[in-house]
Amino acid sequence: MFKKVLIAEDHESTNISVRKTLEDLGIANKEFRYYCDDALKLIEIAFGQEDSFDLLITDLSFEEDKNIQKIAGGRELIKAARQLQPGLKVVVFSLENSIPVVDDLFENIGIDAYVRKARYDAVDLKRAIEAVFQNKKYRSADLMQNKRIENSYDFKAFDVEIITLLCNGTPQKNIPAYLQQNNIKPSGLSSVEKRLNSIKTALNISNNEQLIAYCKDKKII
Amino acid sequence: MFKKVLIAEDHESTNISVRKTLEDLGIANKEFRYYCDDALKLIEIAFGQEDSFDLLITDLSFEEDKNIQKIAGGRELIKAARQLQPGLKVVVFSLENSIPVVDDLFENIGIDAYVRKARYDAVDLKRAIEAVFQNKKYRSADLMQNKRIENSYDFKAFDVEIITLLCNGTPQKNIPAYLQQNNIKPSGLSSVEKRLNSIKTALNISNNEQLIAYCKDKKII
DNA sequence: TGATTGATTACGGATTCCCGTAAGAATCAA
DNA sequence: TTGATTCTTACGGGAATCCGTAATCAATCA
Repeated sequence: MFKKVLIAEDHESTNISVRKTLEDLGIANKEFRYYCDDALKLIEIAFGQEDSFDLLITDLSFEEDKNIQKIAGGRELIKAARQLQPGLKVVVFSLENSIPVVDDLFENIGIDAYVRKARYDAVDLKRAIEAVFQNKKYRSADLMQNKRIENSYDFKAFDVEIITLLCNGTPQKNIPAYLQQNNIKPSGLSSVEKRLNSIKTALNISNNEQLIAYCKDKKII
Repeated sequence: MFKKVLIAEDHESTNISVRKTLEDLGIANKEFRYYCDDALKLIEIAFGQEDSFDLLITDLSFEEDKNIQKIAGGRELIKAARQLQPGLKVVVFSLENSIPVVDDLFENIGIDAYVRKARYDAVDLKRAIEAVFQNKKYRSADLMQNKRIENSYDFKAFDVEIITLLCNGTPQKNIPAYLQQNNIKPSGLSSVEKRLNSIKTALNISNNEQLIAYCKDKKII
């Protein structure tokens, strides 16, 4: 089993139970940090002393507080850690349940496992750690399949941009001016209208208000 | 200290660390359930055997899965439990960080403590339990701030009604018809327009999209 | 080069929304 | 009942939107 594990997790209660899970797996040598910067520092120190960690278990989102952090979240933490120590195994343990976000972590960051905080997350985490120790990849069962249920729509950056503008109170007719100022590719009012229309058609949504509600519910904005 | 405590929390990892917190407080007689229905059933059984719980620690949101539940969330669970056993002490332990939501729990449900899942939530929870045991109310420090600081608006049932209709895709001009069908007091289109306008003016909001975003963020709908 | 295709934009009419004004109910007091 | 106040509704002009059509632009390829 892993010899030395670091937990990066801001919630104390979650932190505690992850430690307990590690104990159940017989891992005695473990550290935990509540902030990303602290976690990275520890990784660097251990690496410098040639006593490096061989597993990092980290959350994705860390709440901001008075302690201003250079590293804002788990994704950046993993990137920084891997830059120093490319062989470091990484298990992400987070509430995030968006498939694209998880896909990104596997494809672009090369994480070894993703465990979603959910009903049976402790046993799930245990399984993940065991799988990673055997050089396997792991992801929680309910994030395996493409959740392409029914009418779905793949929101592009442009879509998010214009919807965000609407949410900030920008009138639709003023959006082109903003887009031009920021050198965003299609900037015509017609393009904005067309895009909004195709989104609404794809999702069977009838007005802008319903669209905003949908995006808020799905955490798209 | 409390003699018998029930934990209603769907996340296994959180559940584990709440149990550990109770152990630290010297509470040996504790039960835990992952579903609201199971939790209520246990409360009923214990009450029937005259061995009732004297503290309930519960989450607010429970994820839906194959196990269809009659009781969907913590708020309903507390209401049902209190109906049976009015003296039951209740500590809510949740991610929710919206002040109005927490205010509602204290004012309309009469919970005894609210602990937000955050960085130092384990010690926070411990403090809350100790406070409640001394018949005090408790809420996490970062949720203390006075309710009506900024420009705020007191949403009435009517406001929520029409905003909800918009979110369901109802065109504004069709809202009067719906209101008449349901015998809701002002039903004229002008009244709807005026009301939306006064809300937006009060909150310094410029269009319906921004209003929906605001209401979603504040959990008004 | 010239042609084709697709994306972007411009335009215009129909609809809806916004908002001020005034007319119409309802409530209450004198 | 009368008058006053408030709430509700009706109306209308101007603005914004929706949406289809057509023109323009960009890129690729024969």
